[in-house]
Amino acid sequence: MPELPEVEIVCRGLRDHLGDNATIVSIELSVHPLRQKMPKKAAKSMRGARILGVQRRAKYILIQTSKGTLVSHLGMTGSWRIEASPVAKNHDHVIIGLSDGRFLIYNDPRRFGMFDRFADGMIYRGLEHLGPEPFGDEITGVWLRDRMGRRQAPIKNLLMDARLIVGVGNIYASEILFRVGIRPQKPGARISEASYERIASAIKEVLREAIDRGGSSIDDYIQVDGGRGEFQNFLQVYDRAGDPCLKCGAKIKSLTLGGRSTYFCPRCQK
DNA sequence: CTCCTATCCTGCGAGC
DNA sequence: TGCTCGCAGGATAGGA
Repeated sequence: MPELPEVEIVCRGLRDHLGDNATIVSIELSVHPLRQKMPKKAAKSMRGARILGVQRRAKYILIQTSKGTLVSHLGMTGSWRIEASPVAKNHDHVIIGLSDGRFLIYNDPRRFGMFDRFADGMIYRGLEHLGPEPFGDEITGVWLRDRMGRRQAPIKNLLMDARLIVGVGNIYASEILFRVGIRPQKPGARISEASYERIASAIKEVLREAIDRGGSSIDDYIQVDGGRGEFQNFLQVYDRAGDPCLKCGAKIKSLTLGGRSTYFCPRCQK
């Protein structure tokens, strides 16, 4: 489910629903491990923490509190939801009780996600090596070419490498490359600066459009209130193997790159 | 360094 | 209908 647009929508949902004066009265953890999960002791110590704000960094959700920062990653199947009462569902792993009686609940069937707390001044190790956010003015064709232009790896893999630039996942990588007419398997070193310029623009455009449409809900709902995104209805190539290209009518093809399914139009993309 | 593979885990759809 | 198989939006360790 979650790439950058989906995580951004979740962050906005959390902000909207938590408001300004949310206070944590309890954090209950399931017995099942996530990729990383806060210790029980830390959960206990969060009692009384005021929630000060919600930020996104790459695909991580950062919840600032008066007792440190809560870091959440949704992995493949994670979701946060707000409940007026503690309605438990299968695969609920974190249940945060709020002082107004509501519950903020993290659910994650595959448990690839993470949830931990970091004291002020501490940082989650996974955040340290991350490249810049994609929307900044410094992300230009020249910037991309400087980092990808000598690499032999497929451009799609490079776009998805969070050490270079964050936020582009498997769905949007295919969509971005369709938009600029470049085959996903093309090595970074064989792409011109002009093409990198178009890629830089397409990254921003596609992610922005996806955010504006509430993200892509492929399987699970993503929004905090249970609502679904709409961008899945605007995907041009992802999961459309065998279907006609919406631009030229040729059959969309699929292949595997970096172990991930990849989609492209053999006529529109060179 | 760079590139690629396997792995964590459950659920679901395709195919028989 | 019920079974098995393969695959799924991410991140990371480890090998070549």
